[in-house]
Amino acid sequence: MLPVTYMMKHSHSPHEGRPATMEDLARATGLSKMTISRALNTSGYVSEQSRKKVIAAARQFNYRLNYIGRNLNQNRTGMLGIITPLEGLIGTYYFGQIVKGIQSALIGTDYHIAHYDSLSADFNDGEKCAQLCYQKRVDGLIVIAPKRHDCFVKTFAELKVPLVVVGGAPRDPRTSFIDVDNFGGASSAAEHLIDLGHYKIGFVAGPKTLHDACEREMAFRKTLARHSLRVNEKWVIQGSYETRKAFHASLHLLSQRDRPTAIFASNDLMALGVLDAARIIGLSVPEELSIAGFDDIDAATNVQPQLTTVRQPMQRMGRKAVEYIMELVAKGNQERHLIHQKLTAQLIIRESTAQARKTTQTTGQARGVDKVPFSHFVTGTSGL
Amino acid sequence: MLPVTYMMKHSHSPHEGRPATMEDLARATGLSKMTISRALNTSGYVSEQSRKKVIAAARQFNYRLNYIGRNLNQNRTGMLGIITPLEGLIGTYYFGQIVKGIQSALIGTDYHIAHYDSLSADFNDGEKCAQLCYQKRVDGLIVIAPKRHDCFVKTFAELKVPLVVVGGAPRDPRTSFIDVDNFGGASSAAEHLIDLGHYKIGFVAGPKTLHDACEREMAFRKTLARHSLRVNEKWVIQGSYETRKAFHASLHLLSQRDRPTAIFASNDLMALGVLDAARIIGLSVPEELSIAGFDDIDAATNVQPQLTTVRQPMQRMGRKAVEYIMELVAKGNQERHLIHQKLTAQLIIRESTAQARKTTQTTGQARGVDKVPFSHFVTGTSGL
DNA sequence: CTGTTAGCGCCTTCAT
DNA sequence: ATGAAGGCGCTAACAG
Repeated sequence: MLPVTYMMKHSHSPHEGRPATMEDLARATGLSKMTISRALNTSGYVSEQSRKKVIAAARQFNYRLNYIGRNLNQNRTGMLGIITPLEGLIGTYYFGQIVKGIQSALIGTDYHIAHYDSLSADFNDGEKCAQLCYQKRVDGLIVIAPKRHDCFVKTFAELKVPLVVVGGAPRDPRTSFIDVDNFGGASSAAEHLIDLGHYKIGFVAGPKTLHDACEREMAFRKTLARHSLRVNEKWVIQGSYETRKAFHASLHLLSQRDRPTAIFASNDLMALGVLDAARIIGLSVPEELSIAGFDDIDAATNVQPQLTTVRQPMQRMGRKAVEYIMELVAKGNQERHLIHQKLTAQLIIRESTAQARKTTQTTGQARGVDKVPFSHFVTGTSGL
Repeated sequence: MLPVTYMMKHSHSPHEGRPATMEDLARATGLSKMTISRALNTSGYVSEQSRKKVIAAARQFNYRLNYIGRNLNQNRTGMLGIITPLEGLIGTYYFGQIVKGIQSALIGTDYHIAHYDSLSADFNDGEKCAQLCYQKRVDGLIVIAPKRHDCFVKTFAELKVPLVVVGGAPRDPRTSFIDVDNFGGASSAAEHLIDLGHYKIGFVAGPKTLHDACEREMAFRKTLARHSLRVNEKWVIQGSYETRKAFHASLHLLSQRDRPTAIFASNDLMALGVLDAARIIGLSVPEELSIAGFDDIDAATNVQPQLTTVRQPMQRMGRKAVEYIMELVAKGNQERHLIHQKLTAQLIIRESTAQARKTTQTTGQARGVDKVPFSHFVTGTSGL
């Protein structure tokens, strides 16, 4: 009786339960492993006859390429690490679109995505994340909109791993980043409102903790200043990038006697809140109130009136990040060429902004809800 | 002059730029690769002296374990595949919490998460996903709330890969799943409202395309029927699991002459919309309108009044899924023991539901907004 | 066009 | 307590 090992090594069909290897195919076809490899990868020269035999055997044994073997040979993992706050990924259009861009750029490559939570204790600083590369769990890293740059990105500068930050550009120039030009985008929105003749302009700010929110606010303020317009702090709402809070705050703001004729919300979700509030109050948009947002989320074109907003090229950021990382990985990360990109955000003018009315006098009595026919907003749900 | 290969194999320090291997450490310490391995993995016997030498050399050469090598040896990938609609993941508390549960269960294991989009053409059916296992890109798969069971989960039954569906339990019993008992949870909420003396109960439905939304609606209807209560179809709002649409529809519903005294929304986001609408209309909650939700999202305890709701053990589902998959993987997936779990959803009674008033007459004039002091809702923003 | 050799980095097995 | 041999599955490099 032959020993089991002999059986396993020399039987013509793979042992039941064990997936077939190239070696199995080699034995079955009487060819060598190399010919099998070449045939399956369509690389190098293989006779048509051999190729057919290999294909047939592969089908018969239900062969699948084992990537662990290939990866060891090629010293790569085929994994691209995405590092993002889980609580952020989940819940915002922004992160979703960036990831979507990354995914789309990965189609056709044999790269897959590994996901890590920057809020977890295991991945909350650069050193820990770099381990993923050192230990060959991933080939490169894309950090999406890190919240804390200090303990996170700073250390990356020294770690020599293929890495790029997307969104929330770090201050440290020794790290590559791809971001959107929040300042420019917000400026163009403010500029647009001013061009329309508005000079009483309100603002809905995003979370102070987020860099892009700050940039947008800064842009708003500077643009008004450049046009010698004063920012009325009573018209600046502190929002949180979400609809409800902006809605309630707007109710308050818009019911004031002295209210703005235009509002720039630093993201679309909040702009929707302003829009809802205006509808409740009975202010027609854009006739009595112009509203501009930021992001160009799906809902922006699904409301009535459609939202004037600033489009961020989120997916493009994701794609560019992949291209950059792939390039670094391909070059073995030898040339440490950094990139610092700020993609332009484009103003999209739709229906929610209009010329300021000459007649709009702030001295006019602010309309309370009681002046509005109830049907006005109850029936106005078509735009949802 | 010695050939380069000799240099590389026999120099005492690893070639510059190439990460150190155990072989490097072996040469540097004069020990064998095995001793290095044992020392670094604290497995088997190693003398204290040797261990120290190894540790020192590892530190000196900045050695990191190469997982590709280990994985090939152990025929595993250390990757757990998570398959979810990207557009879904992104955007809902639900997906986020499940993933969070998965993440937490993975801490301490050396498993990482690979993420795949079930909406992508590459992973939109069972066969394609199973390839990930066959090709050894992942060791197991967790499918989160697949939208389409037909082309997706059905095929899984035959594919013999470690797989479990979390949320959106498939009809096919040959697939393992872990889900929450939507029917039971929704029933208890409806029961609760009935117990409080309500008999005019409205409902905000979720998307018809989602299984859990259907289950909750079914439970609502059956529970009312069991108590011989008629469901007034005018009080059933077709929502989409999001706040705004529910808000606007509720404005309409609650301003009717004949309106319900209680509303059960099939998720919390929509319950918030109902709450906002009630506030606008001027109905006090819970005195004039009881509201119950489903999910127990963070906001449920951050509004005024706090929301009565049904808590889904989302994180626990994620954790259980991991435990199950790990077990399968550990056993080499030999015993194909299926699990079909429905975790109970717990009713959490808070402030948004109360005893039905005897005096609440539906014949009473529905209050229009014009009857409400404006300050009523403008100042009522504290609960946000 | 095909095969042989060798090695990726690790760990299991068996020997010492 | 340590080492030697060998193999996981694949492919580059070189021979034929």
